[in-house]
Amino acid sequence: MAQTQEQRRAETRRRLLDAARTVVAERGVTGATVEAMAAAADRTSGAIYDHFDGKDGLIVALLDQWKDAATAATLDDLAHAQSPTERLRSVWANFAAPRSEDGDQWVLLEHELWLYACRQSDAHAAAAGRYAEIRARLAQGLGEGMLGDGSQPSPTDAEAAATLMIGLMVGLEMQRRLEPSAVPDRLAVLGLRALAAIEGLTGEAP
Amino acid sequence: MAQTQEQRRAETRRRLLDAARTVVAERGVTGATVEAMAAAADRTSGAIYDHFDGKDGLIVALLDQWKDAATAATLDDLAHAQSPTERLRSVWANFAAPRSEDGDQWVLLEHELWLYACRQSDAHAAAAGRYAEIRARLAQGLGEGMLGDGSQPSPTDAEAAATLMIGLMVGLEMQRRLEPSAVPDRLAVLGLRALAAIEGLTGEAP
DNA sequence: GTCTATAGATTGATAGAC
DNA sequence: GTCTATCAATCTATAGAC
Repeated sequence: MAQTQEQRRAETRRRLLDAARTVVAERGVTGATVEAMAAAADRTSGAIYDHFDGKDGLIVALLDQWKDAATAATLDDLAHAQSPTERLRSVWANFAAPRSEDGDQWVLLEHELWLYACRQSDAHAAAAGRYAEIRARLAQGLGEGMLGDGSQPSPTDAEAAATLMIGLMVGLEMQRRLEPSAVPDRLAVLGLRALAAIEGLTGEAP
Repeated sequence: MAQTQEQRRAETRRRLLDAARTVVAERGVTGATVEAMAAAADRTSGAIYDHFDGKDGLIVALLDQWKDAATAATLDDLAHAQSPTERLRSVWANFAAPRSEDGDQWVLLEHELWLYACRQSDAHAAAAGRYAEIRARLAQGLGEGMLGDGSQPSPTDAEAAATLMIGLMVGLEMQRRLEPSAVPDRLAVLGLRALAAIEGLTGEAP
């Protein structure tokens, strides 16, 4: 079955993004050469200039994709869980290993793109948006009482608690990468539970 | 006042490390060229090869320095604080901005070196050691009841709580870099307090 | 112990064939 | 729309002057 030009173009774009994800995770943004990324996609460097107008364009596209992926992944199979603790376990599992194909490389990609966004002002918004997105999703779950102890926090409290939970997950993943035994899944879930249950986050100073 | 050869050598080494810290934070490990780092230290590339046997040697030395610095910085002015909350505020302040001269660049350096350590097996131990060191320090504070609500957690519980607290601080710093208003100091301290007060971390599963 | 000069290898990007 | 060929710039690392 022959492909149309449009299909082939779409496939090349997809392949380039997939390849870039892998190569950047392996060698870092600066270390990932145009040629290496093209080769990993079974294309040559010219394709990257045609589709993304060069290396920076490809990285920015990767960053956008990474931002959009956050939306889908955060609370995916949350509906299937029963208890709040069960749901927190699911949140952590989704965050700690969103997809098995990437193995443990996604963490490296996360930090590579974060660093890139910190330095490139035109990429800043996408990265900030990613975290804001996850935060909003998590806050929604907290607001509905799905993740906490049943009480209904105010919207601002839910946002604040979500910020803490995301922070905890990111930081635990970093430590786990260097020393897996230091961060068992159970510890992460207990930490999340404690943060989800905090009250008076946005009240007056203690 | 003339310097001895030894003094001059020591100064060059210090200058190279300082310069490397700045340049790596700015451009990343891969993006930091030997020449740029030498120039920032008012030396030329030859000095780096003499002192550190090349770029990788300099990065590893930087990583060791970074590891050792953790020991000193974590609980520095902790003794001066009064209440546990006051002490947590101090821990967060120390972690969030260990020294003002570095400005906000130290966070970038932290993640650059973490990524480097994840990829280079010979640097892995130093990075893991850094976090283990901070963890132990924090756990000690928790064990002595300085940071919690006064109760004395078991040593394993204290270690576990310290892991959570470090994770939270690292993850909050990442979010704050992209969106400062999302992570006020007060929120961080409240999160730390909640984690410091967790009980039964190493008991049986819930 | 540090510098200049330079070798040798790679890089991002472009031009033109197909 | 993708590939081959290639340029100019840049990088690490070395050799030798001082």
